[in-house]
Amino acid sequence: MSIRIYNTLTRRLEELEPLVPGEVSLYVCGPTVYADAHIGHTMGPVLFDAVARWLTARGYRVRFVNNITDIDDKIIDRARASGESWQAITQRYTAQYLDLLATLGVETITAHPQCSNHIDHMIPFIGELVEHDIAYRAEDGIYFDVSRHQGYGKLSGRHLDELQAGARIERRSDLRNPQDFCLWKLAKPGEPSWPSPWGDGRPGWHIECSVMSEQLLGRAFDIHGGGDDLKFPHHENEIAQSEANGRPFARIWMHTGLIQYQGAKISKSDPRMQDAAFAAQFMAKNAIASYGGATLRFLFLQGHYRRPVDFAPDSLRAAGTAYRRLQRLIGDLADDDERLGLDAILARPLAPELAEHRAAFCAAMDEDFNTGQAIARLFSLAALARKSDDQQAEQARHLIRDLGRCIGLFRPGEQQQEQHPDDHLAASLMDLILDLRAQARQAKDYATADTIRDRLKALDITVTDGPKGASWSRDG
RNA sequence: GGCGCUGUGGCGGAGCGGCUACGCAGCGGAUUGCAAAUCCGCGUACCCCGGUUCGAAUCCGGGCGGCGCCUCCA
Repeated sequence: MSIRIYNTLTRRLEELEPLVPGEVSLYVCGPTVYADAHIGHTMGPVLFDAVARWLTARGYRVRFVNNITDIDDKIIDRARASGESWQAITQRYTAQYLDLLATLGVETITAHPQCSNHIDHMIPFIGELVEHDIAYRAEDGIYFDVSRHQGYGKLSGRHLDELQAGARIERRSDLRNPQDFCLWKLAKPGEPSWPSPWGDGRPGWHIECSVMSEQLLGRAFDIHGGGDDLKFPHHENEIAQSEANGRPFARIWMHTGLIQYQGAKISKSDPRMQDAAFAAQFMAKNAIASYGGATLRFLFLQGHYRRPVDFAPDSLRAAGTAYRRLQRLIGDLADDDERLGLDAILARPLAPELAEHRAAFCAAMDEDFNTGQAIARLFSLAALARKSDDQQAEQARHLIRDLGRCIGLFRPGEQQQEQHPDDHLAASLMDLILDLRAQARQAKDYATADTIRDRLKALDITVTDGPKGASWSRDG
């Protein structure tokens, strides 16, 4: 068994050979916390959570770092506009972000370092660069001289001369190269700042990832991940800083596809985002409220992590329907919080057709984490479970649950969480309503029973009559 | 303009040299007080044009289209 990963840096599938046998170190860029998180912020963590879960299932110990950028011009602007302190803003949105990840079942992240806690590691890092004349003082801060790093552009396939030819970059007489980037930004009056040998100021955007990854994972680590839009300049600059400073840095780079809407990416600067109602549909909290965290997670995992995901209501609904069918099939097996390693799952003796799907699921995951193909096998197992005899059906149901859990599906309690969104009043009222309906049915007053069901349906609540009485669920 | 990705059935979305992907929707049937849920059955798709091959959605060349990055972004 070996795991192959598409390395953006080499543009090839490469076998995962961790620096430390049996351990995988993973760093994934997280959000800048100054506003409500959008679904794109949550997709990366979900995707990499599935990666981490799979590696864990495969027996690796995974260290997974996901940073929080809590110092940034936009945060400062926001604080100034609202009158709040920047800390109040970042604390609020950091808490929201972590809460969203929990709702989406992201459980594998081992550290969420915050930029503001690592300034004292950044200063010596920048100091080293200055010492070697790789970084220099410009008018408003310390800048990295990109010409001092030979491989600059290797990740994004760019050459400095081409970049220079582009007219997009503002020319500044105090910079050595137009694409030099800021490592330390000197503070203007009233801005939050930290002392440094070059004057009070704050770190530039890129430096935190180079420094915090080193702090938490070491100078060399296995995988660096992030959204495709970070490839340039963010990741390119991270590489430049770290390598120019004698760090080997990341071996494998993984980039995730981006959220799209009607075939195109929605950028922060998209004019439509000015419309509050338009922007609201991309807020993670709203998407979760409408469709549920598990459905959102399932949607992300149905495709391949490198491909963009079109965020359309129809896709969400289809994903919700499909996922609920699997949940129903598994039924109360999902209540059990049993989490098996792959060895245990593979050791279980099975009928050949079940074993074939099990093997295909694993092969799909081993080959660049093809969750979409893996999930297809779950549906094939579901079909078998429905037509097999009791014993084999039971095996298939267990297998669906256990394999699914290797990528974060079928988490214990997730159905309750979604069906009764921590509203005890709603749950009690539903009990009351269903009791009355059961009485009506007992009295063969089907007209009343149907009216109750139809009116609940209009509220997106589905009532299901079963042998043990009626149950209800909220439709995505 | 540069770099990269991509074009699959109504929709979403894998596959990337030969075998039903899969899901959603739809249609027919079974079951059901009616529904829901569940079950059974049904679609033979790969942008265009050349080429390679016994065989191509899958490889190569050309064309046309879409998307991303090159400014903020996960």
